[in-house]
Amino acid sequence: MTELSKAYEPKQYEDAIYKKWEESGLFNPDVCVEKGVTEPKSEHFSIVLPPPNVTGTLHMGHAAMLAIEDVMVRYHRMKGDRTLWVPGTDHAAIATQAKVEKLLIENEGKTKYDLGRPEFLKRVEKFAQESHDTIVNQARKMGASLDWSREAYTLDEKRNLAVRTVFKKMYDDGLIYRGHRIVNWDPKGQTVISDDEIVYEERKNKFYTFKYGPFEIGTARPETKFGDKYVVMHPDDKRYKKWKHMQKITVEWINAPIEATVIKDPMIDMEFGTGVMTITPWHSHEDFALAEKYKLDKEQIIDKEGKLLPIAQEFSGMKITEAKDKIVEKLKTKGLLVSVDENYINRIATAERTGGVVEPQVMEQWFVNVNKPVKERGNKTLKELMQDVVKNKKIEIVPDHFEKTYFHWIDNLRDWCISRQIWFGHQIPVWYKGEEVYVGVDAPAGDGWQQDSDTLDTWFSSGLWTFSTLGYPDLKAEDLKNYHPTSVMETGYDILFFWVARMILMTTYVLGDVPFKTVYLHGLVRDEQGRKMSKSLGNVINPLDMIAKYGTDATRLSLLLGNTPGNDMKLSEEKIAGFRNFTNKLWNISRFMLLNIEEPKIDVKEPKAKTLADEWILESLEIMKSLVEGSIVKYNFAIAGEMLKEFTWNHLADWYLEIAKVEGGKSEILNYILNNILKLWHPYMPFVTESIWQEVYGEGRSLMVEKWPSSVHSLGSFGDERNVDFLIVKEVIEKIRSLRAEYKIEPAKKIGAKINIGKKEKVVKDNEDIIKALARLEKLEFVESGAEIALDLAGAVDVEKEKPRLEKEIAEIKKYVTGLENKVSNKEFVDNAPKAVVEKEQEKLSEAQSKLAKLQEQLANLK
RNA sequence: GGCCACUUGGCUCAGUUGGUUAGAGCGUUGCAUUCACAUUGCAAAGGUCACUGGUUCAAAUCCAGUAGUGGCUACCA
Repeated sequence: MTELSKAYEPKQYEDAIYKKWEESGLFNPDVCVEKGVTEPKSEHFSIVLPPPNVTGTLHMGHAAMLAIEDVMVRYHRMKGDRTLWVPGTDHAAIATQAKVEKLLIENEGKTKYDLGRPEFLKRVEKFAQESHDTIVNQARKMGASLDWSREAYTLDEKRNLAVRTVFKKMYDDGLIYRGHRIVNWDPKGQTVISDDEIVYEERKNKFYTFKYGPFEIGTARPETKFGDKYVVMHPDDKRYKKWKHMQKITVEWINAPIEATVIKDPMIDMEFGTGVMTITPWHSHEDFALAEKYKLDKEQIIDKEGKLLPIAQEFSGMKITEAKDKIVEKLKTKGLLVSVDENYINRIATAERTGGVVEPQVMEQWFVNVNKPVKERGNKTLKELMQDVVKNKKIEIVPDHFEKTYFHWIDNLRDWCISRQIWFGHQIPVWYKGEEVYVGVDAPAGDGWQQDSDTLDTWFSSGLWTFSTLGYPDLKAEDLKNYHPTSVMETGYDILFFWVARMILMTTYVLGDVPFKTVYLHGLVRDEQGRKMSKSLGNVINPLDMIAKYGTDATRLSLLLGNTPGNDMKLSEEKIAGFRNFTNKLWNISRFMLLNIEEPKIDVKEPKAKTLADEWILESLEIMKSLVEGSIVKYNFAIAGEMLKEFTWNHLADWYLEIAKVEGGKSEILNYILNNILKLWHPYMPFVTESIWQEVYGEGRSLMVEKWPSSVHSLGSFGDERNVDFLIVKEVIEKIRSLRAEYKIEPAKKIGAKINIGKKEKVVKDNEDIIKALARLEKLEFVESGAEIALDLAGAVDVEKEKPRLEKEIAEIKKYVTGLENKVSNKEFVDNAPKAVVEKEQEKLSEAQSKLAKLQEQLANLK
């Protein structure tokens, strides 16, 4: 029999174990069937990994994601399900391109234009490849049991085919259209971005009031005001009653008098400013909407670089930032400036990836129409399809309050602009020749066709992820049939809109099915002060560092326990260190058990209990098993882990193993318990459990594919009488230990004790040896009067110390008894509460009363 | 402005459908080290469950309101 080393050294085992798992092929469900560890007809369980961006390395958030998903996957695999977890990475178009552009400037002082499109793309691909390699290595370090044979990339050929196929389908269905619409232009990134890629920043801004003919108008953006020839007010505003809708007036303005048109529309807030504003349809979403409504002219004022166009005359060519003050100055000189509010705070739209200030522009772009009925899908619009599957519970969101957020987002959803003016990404599958436009999966035949130079929003390809990874567009693909819809989508709540919603949109439309049955949303991993982890704050905890220092299992536990669905969690190195201690504890528990197991065996049935302690531990194990499994299937991974930990550390290590030292002869029970806890812990701590398993049971069988030990009892079928008996033994020991500590008796010193336990005397007598050993007694006497438990001390009890201690205890219990007496004598309580509750209360009262009597007797004896 | 979540001992959090004297870990205090583990064990101190009101025999738990914190969202130019 091999003996385990004194402390667990993760480094000695982890890489080798992972390599073995991977080489065995058992991460692949097909291999599991081939090798007979999974029945071919068993249920399918599938997760598609949210693909990390190839912009760098994995952070703790990714680590948490991998840990949570791996728990589910390993549980289901052991459960016997055909379990598939598909890995992959995301090209993250804008983010990756922006990162490479930044590096190019920093390292070589060059822009992408210096390199040209083909050369620049080579650089991006090289960078993406390196990031990819780092990421998959990190995922392996985390112990993630991903089926690498199915690895995918959002920009590889298969995914590109899926993208082109879906684009064509949507175009044919009239869901994708090209049009001049107002979009979010990022002058810094030189591309259009979607509404979701905007980050709003609150900034202090000057708010001006200008004279505009007979009106006073307010604005924070005088630089856009050149073309303002519409003045808008609320139709019910009495102050402006005399002006009629569409009435024309001539007003003096920045460069010359202009003919302005009065528009009356209820969108105007009468309370704000003067209740009058002018509009700039080309550079404001709201103004654009108004202009569409009344068929107003739209004029471009600002170009794509953020410079003023010739319409600004003397300001033409100036950056809007520098022109602003000059324009105000000019209006002031002309006597048109009324007032300036210096403390106005407004929200500036900035591009998430580049930080550029977004300038709305009217441009010709490609859009997905979210409000057009789709014939093939019962004339439902994409919006309706997205709403329906969540409303009718085909998709369950955990935690469920995110459903509200989801619906709210859909309600406010506008057509989705999918074209981007960046180089890295899926090129739009559209070709032009003169006036002709061709949309197809493949390029059109013949010469002279030019492909659209734009690329697709990265979320277009991510939206297909659950099915593009499983064989689409081949609708007969085995994987698509077997593993779609996927069982669970586990991801961060911060990408509910970006991604989860878009997968639902794409899948309900393309396949007429849901992409997943359950969405489990995790929170963000923050530092110990609750701040986001960021390089600039220097508070980033790197998963690889923690793995090197404390081991993967400890790192995983720190991310799994104390982490509840939808809530952010705080992580500190101390927490990880704490779980390293537990990992080592499990190791040492196994080490001790191994020393007491005659012949380690797998596939053992529950052994017969010989003593009360045996019964107690076996029953505790069963109860724990059924609670743990119940929690896992309900996505309460933290609770399941905590119950396991409680059992392992408190029940097993602190009590049962100590008792085993006294009672002896526990080989079979220990073997059975070890078998069980290694399996139960495996999804949480795959490395240490597999290491122990192979040390103990040999290397022939991998714990990873052992059968999950479900409880043979259903919950609630446990009789608790014997369990309670053991708790009495435990209480006696605890009480004696407590008294010893209070009397400051040396721990090693053996003393005598007297016990007055009434009808439970037999239980205590049967377990006398245990009590003597664990409480360090040389003699235990049973008496019929006096204190419940009293210690024989060498000298007399120190009355001075003992009296106040007893008095305090009596006072406390008196309070408790009084409370119970009031409760039990309360007629309303007795009448209304369930019988069982009333009986329980009465029982508690009589117990407390007898305890009180004993204490009082003890106090009297002292005097 | 709207919506959502959160508020429990010094810190991090449990507390499942209302029913023992509200639990755990870390930290703190005291004691212990040839016996699986000091990456340990034993014992202890520490909480008016944010506040106010309501429902109920019974509220940390349900309802309403208030305050604070965090987040999402919106067309106040």
